[in-house]
Amino acid sequence: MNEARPVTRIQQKNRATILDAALDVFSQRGFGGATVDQIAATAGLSKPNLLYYFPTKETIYEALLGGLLDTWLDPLRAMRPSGEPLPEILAYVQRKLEMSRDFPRESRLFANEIIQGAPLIESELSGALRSLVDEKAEIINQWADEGRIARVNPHHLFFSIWSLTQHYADFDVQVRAVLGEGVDDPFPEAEIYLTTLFTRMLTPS
Amino acid sequence: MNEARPVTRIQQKNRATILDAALDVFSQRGFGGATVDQIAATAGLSKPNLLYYFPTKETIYEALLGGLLDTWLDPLRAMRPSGEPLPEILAYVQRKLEMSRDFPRESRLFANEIIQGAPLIESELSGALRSLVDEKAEIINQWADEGRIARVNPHHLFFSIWSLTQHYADFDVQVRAVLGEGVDDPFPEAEIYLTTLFTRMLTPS
DNA sequence: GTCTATAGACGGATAGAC
DNA sequence: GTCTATCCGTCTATAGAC
Repeated sequence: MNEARPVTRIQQKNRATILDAALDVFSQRGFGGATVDQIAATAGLSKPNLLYYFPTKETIYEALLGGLLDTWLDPLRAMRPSGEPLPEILAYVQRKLEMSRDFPRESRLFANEIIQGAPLIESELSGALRSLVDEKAEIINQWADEGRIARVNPHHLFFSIWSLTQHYADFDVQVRAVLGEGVDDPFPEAEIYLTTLFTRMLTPS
Repeated sequence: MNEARPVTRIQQKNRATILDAALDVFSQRGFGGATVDQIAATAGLSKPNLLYYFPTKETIYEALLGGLLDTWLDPLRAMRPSGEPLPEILAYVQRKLEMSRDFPRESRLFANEIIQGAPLIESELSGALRSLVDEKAEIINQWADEGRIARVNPHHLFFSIWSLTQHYADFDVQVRAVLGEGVDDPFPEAEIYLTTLFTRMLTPS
């Protein structure tokens, strides 16, 4: 019964512009602190026009968050039991750090959602996330069994990787304030530090 | 000219109740996402009565944040050059972890403020915080010079301590979701993991 | 000190012209 | 598809009775 409603180029472009603007605003003020007006202004659209593309403020937020966890976990999925243990883990750390450098707004959006109790994604956290982490934790334990890395609590190992890498996106302001004017890009230093940290943590004694 | 206006017991109690309620709300929703109504309801007061004690929403927020950074840094101030290097640092890690366990709301309030660009405390970050960290970084470098700990980037060492310990407060929901029902208190595990991590990072090779 | 009532601004969302 | 105008609910904050 429905006519074909092809998504025009202008529609796609506007939706993308809106989502980018919304990422700006939501990642900095959280869901409740953001206003549709701010998003519309950032996107260069009128408020009613924005609401023509996304019927409600919540729709925009959900569109951003949906799939973000998935993207966020891609580097972890890439960790293979067949590889060399330490390089596999260090590569994971590095990819996560690159994501913090290249997608800091996504990281902050996620942080905001978790800090506020993850009302929208808690089921995914205890579902898909937990399964994936349990699976990869098994690999860590296996490697420890084989004596190829030091034995560590695998879940807390992952917590520490997430925490340390995302810190450089989420707490960017503080990092730059503490390092001062002399350092205009903290990431090279961070990469060296984190590589050292996890190498010392995981090298068998 | 002014009469003495003694702060009555009931005033003190109400102010404390309000600040506690505000900490609940602000730490979970951020400044913009919080409403005075929610704070008043949590405190068990009417909105106008709450505004009798604090004239504006901002006043409450500032009262909470003011001094929080100071309290947060007390454990770092306690780090003494005269002590044994590794135990001094591990004691700092432990105190920070205890603060995350005992004052998670304060940690989240702080995290919210930083993520949102630290509009209220950026000057303190690049002032008092930076000075203190620079001073303590010198101690770390000194210890490394003397061969008593491994050489590490001292600023990033502090970043990693903050990041790892505060993670257990700020990302509590995620930590619990990943660990599952079997673990009802992540902190004992966290303490063991972090002690191991920093011991391996800092023990001279 | 605490309340009810309400002012006045701003929020999300809609109507309807073009 | 995009706009102006506007509805209506909620927000911060105040007035004024008790």
